[in-house]
Formats: sequence, C-alpha cells, structure tokens
Amino acid sequence: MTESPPLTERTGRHGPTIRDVARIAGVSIGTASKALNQGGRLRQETRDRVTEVARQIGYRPNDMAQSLHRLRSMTVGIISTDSFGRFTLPILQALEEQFADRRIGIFMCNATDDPERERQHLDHLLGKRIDGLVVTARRADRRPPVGPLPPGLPVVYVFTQTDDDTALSLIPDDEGGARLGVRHLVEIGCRRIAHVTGPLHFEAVQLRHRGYLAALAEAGLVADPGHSVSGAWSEAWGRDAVARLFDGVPPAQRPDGLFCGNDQIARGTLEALRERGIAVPREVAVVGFDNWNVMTDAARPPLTSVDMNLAALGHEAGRLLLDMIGGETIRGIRRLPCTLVVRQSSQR
Amino acid sequence: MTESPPLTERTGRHGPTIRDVARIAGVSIGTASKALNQGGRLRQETRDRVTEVARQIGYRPNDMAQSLHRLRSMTVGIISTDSFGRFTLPILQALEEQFADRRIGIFMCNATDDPERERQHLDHLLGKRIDGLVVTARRADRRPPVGPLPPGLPVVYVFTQTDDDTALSLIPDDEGGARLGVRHLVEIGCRRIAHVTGPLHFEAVQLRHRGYLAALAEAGLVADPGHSVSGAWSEAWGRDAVARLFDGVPPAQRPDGLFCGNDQIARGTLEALRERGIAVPREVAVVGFDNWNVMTDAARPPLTSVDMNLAALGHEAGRLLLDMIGGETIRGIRRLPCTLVVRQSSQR
DNA sequence: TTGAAAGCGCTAACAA
DNA sequence: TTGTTAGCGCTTTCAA
Repeated sequence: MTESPPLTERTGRHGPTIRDVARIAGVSIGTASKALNQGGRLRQETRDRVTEVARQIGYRPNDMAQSLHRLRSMTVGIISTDSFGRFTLPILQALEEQFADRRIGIFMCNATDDPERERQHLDHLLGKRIDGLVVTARRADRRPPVGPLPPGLPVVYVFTQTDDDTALSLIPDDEGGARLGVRHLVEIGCRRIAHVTGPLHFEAVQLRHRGYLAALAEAGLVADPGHSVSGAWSEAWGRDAVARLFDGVPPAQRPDGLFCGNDQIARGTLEALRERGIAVPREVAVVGFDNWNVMTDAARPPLTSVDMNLAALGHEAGRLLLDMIGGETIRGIRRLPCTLVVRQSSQR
Repeated sequence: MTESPPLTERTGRHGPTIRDVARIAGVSIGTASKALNQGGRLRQETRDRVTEVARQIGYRPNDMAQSLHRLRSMTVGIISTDSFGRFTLPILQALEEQFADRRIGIFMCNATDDPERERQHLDHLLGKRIDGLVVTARRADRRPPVGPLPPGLPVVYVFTQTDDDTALSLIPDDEGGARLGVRHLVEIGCRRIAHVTGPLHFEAVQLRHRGYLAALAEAGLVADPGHSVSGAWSEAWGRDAVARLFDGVPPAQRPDGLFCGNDQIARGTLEALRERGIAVPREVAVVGFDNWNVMTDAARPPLTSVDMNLAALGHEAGRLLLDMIGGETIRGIRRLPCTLVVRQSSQR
C-alpha cells in the first residue's frame, strides 16, 4: 500500500481544496467531485473514502468557484433607500429566512436617499453577479426605478412602488386595512367615527381615508368632514387631535370611535382621553395602525391595531423573486391583506 | 483596417466579459486587463481604446472571478443570534456604511437563538469564503464562541461577549454610562436617587448598579437599599415602581431623582409621577437609558437619557475588523463610552 | 508595448 | 468505475 500524504498538507490558502481531498483519498479530482456531489456512477467504497477524507480535513466547497462555473452566484442583493427601519425589518427577516433555506446569501445595502450612493451600491452588487434584487424604501412616495440593470435581472420592490409598470411591487393593502379597522368600530356600536391620520401627502394616508369612507358608507353612516383630521405621525398630534375633537364640542358631536393613522397617534389619543376622564372603550373606542407592540402593549388600555403583516409581505417577496430567478416573468402591483388585532381599546 | 466584431456579441451569460472587451478592442486579454486595471506599461492610445470599449458595452468585472484569483472574497458575514432589532440595527448600519466604502459586501444572517441554524449559516458563510465575521447577539448573557472556524478568520463580537478570551468583543461601558446619568442627577441637586432597573440576571443591570453606587459614593451620598428596585424592561414596571417608591412613603424618604434601566421604564415612571401630580423635574428628576427617541421625545416631559453610541460601536467594530483582515491580531474586551443627552426631565 | 499561458477551485463532458 | 481535460472570468508572469 502506498503511503498517503499527511492530512495537514494543503494547497489552497483558504483551507483544503478538492484537490487535497482527491490527493489524500488517492483518487482523481473528477472522481472526488463526483463522490462529493452524489452524482454519477461510483463504487460505494470509493465514495465513502472520499467523503470521509473530506470530513476529516474539513473540506468545504468554494462557493465562488462553483458559482463561476454555474454562472449563478447564489446570492441576492437587498437595497434600501430608507435605512433599514421598523417597517423594513420584519420584511428583511422573512426574506433572510427564506433565502437561507435555499442557501442563497443576502447582500445588504443601505443608500439613505442618496442616488449617487445607490448607484455605487448597485454597481457593487452587479459586480458580485447577484441573481436577483430586492428594493425597499420609505413609503412616502413612489420611487424612481432602480437602475440601469442588466436585462433579465429579477427585481422586486417591497413596501414601495415605482413608476415602471413592467416591475413587480408588493405593498400592504392600506385601503382594505382601514376598512377592517373602521368596520370593527362600526360592529361594536360606534356611530360617529373620526379619522385621525398622518400627513396628507402620504399615499397611504389617502388610501386609508378611502377605506374609512367606504366602511362608513357600507354601514349607512355619513362621514362628518370635521371628523377627518390630519397631522404628524406622533403621539403629540394624537393628543392635540383629541383636544380638537372633544374640547368645547357639544357631546352629540363628539366622536365615539377613533380610527388612527398609526399606533403612536393612537396612543396619544388614549392618553389625552384618559386625562379627560373619558372612558375607553366604553365612551370612545380606539383603533391604531401598524400593530407595533411597543406601543400597543404599553398603551392604557392596550391598543387594538391593524397589522400590515410585513413578515408575510417579505415572505411573498422572497417566493416571487425565487420564481423569477427560476425564469418566470412576474409584474404588476400586488397589495397584500392586513389583519386586525383586537385589544381592550375596542373591546366592549 | 480590419472590421471589428459587433458590440452586441457576447460570450458570458452574465454580461460582457473581459474577453469581449479584448476582442472588440482588438487586443489580447492580458492587455485589456492591464488597461482596465491602470497598471503596467501601455500605450495611452491602447488604454483609451480599451476603456472606451469597456464603457460602451457596459463591461463590469466579475467579482467572483477576481476573488477566486486573489483569494479574497471582499465580503464579510454578519450573524446575529438575536434577530436584528432596535439595538443591533444602528450597529449594522455603521458597519454597512464603512464596508461599502471599501467595496466589501456584507452577508446578513439571522439565527434566532437556534444553534443548529447558526451552524448552517456559518457553514454557508464559510463556503462563501468571507474575509471576516461579525457576531451580534442579544445582550442578556455571554454567548458561547461561534465556531468551529478556520484558523485565522478574523472575528469580532459586537454588543455581546464570549468566554473565549482570545476573541475581540466590543460593548458599551454600562458602568460608565450609569455613572454619567447619576452624576448628572447629583449635579442638579438630587440627594435621594433611586435606581429603577431591569431584571437582575442581566449583566448590564449589575454593571449599571455598580456605576450608580460609585456615583453616589463619589458625591458622599449613601445609597438607600430600598431605593434600588428591579423589575421588567417595561413601562408598566416603571409605573409600578413609582407606586412602590412614593405611595404611602413619608415625603422625607421619597426619592428626588430616578435613574432608570431603560427609556421604557423611565417613561412609565414619568407617567405615574404625572398622574400623582408630582412635578418633573422640579420635585423629581428622571434619567433613562438607551436614548431611544421614540420614547424620549414622546415622554412628558421629554426624557434625559444615556446614549450607548451604538453607531460608534459599529464603526469601531468595522475599523478593527478591517485591521484584522489586514493582518493585525486584536483581542480582548473593549468597552466604549456612553454619553448623556439632557432633556427637560432633568433640566432644572 | 503587447501576447501567450498558467492558475485560482470547481464541474461536467468525454475518454479510458 | 475512474481519469483527463476544457472552461467559468480574471490577473499576472514571462516571453516575444
């Protein structure tokens, strides 16, 4: 029997290569490759010997070399014009989980509203030959299409949309979410429901207002124009809104339900109502938006809120991107449903 | 003059390769490479012709091929045992920014407290031949060293530490942060300062308590054992703590300053004090920890808080990891200083 | 100044 | 059943 080379002797600087495995196992590189990739016809004994050697010397295939050969990098890029924040995070996590299961790596990039930086990031990602791209952004406005991109690179916009109508965008169904929240208020008996919302220039604010109006109409209620008030996305605005809707207003005109633009506004309203001795949910019921548990759980009473199901959004984005990488063509704007999480602020 | 091949004809599936550039420019691959990499001696005219062709056909070097040759992937991995949350996010952003400047890609992995998943992620990252690794975690306890890793792979633990004392860990200086907060209370005239903190099993809680005691001792004040109270990291606990420290307690024994374990607890105390008609900051001053602006700004009055400077932590982690990739050996536990952000809750 | 060729680590087609 | 080799796209050394 020939003496086998010592286990420690290596060629690659990055750890053992398949050449080391082959040499030590006493087979050719081709055979080693076949053995490690479960393919082809090979004597079981050879296969076992090779895999055992690989295990012993801690061989790990070099993805870069594999990718170079396969013309697939097994990576995707995710680029955010907003920094990754409260909203994009659950999306990111869902994506990460899904891609990790398929052994696809994720390159994170953050270009906080700087087009030049975005271009650099994109350039960098394209250099890495990503197989797909996820674009996330702050939601205020539609963003310009990312690019220029090599033709055929799958892209999905999540939690943002773009004017390019050949692109795929996934966003929450704001209108439907609002309808859910307001319907719920109607169902528990509210008849004068106010909409305390964020800045009007947000498209989401407009859509939710549509949902609010639709739910009222469904129930045969007329919307009091004075009951739609817009301000900042803050608790302070929520408190101010209550002052505006309640102080010095004849009881018959006061709202008996508040549908709020986000959980911070809602929490502000709860505090202000509490200070005025107005009972929640008995006299006024309150519903928020976002279902941010930092807010919903600390509020007194705990806050009912509309959940945008961001994890589901991320999950769906991952699924669709994988389909596109697989060759499918998918485009259009998809709005995913929200759900309502009922807590004490609306539990009668 | 020979007819040059059409600009559109490509060899690579991923876009034009250097071979295409060379062919179209009518030079050899070696020459093209030299021209594009600014190196070697080359006629200016040739260099220009090559770069112009590259620009025209949108040539972008393939990082995987470069890396394969250079034995450097120009990527780092970041793995979190906690999901990326409020604390790890600023760290992540600082890291991302720094690496992006050096054209180093970041692979994100999230293994929520699942060792098996962590192992998979690690395997995946090592397959990608990352040049370095950042480990982040929830902060409760020291985590076991990540591994096994190939010898020589630079690793930095951020916002967590491990028992392996050959490793490098970066964490905020909790004790120093607490000292800052309590000193500030002393300086504005507080004499009976309470510590309203989180669960005792957190190492950070213990360290901050040391800082609290040290600051009192410095000022010649004696700590009332009844003024150190521990509970959950929640607003509800902050409210309860006020009940415990104030209700039915003789005025002379009530605290005139509260140093809180985080901003949520602090906000809870502010609400409870407000409800009792106790003036903040006049009768009682309050300092929080984390400087989470969602809390500090919505609190009434706005909350003074200790900032852990997480962005600086991330920045330093990036810097050190780059040094390690460059060949330096760095180890030990480094605690980075906190700073105090004063707002109305302690402004007399 | 430019071209040719080896090699980074791997896979797959083909030969033995 | 196993070995040989071309080639993925790039850099770099050496030769012309």
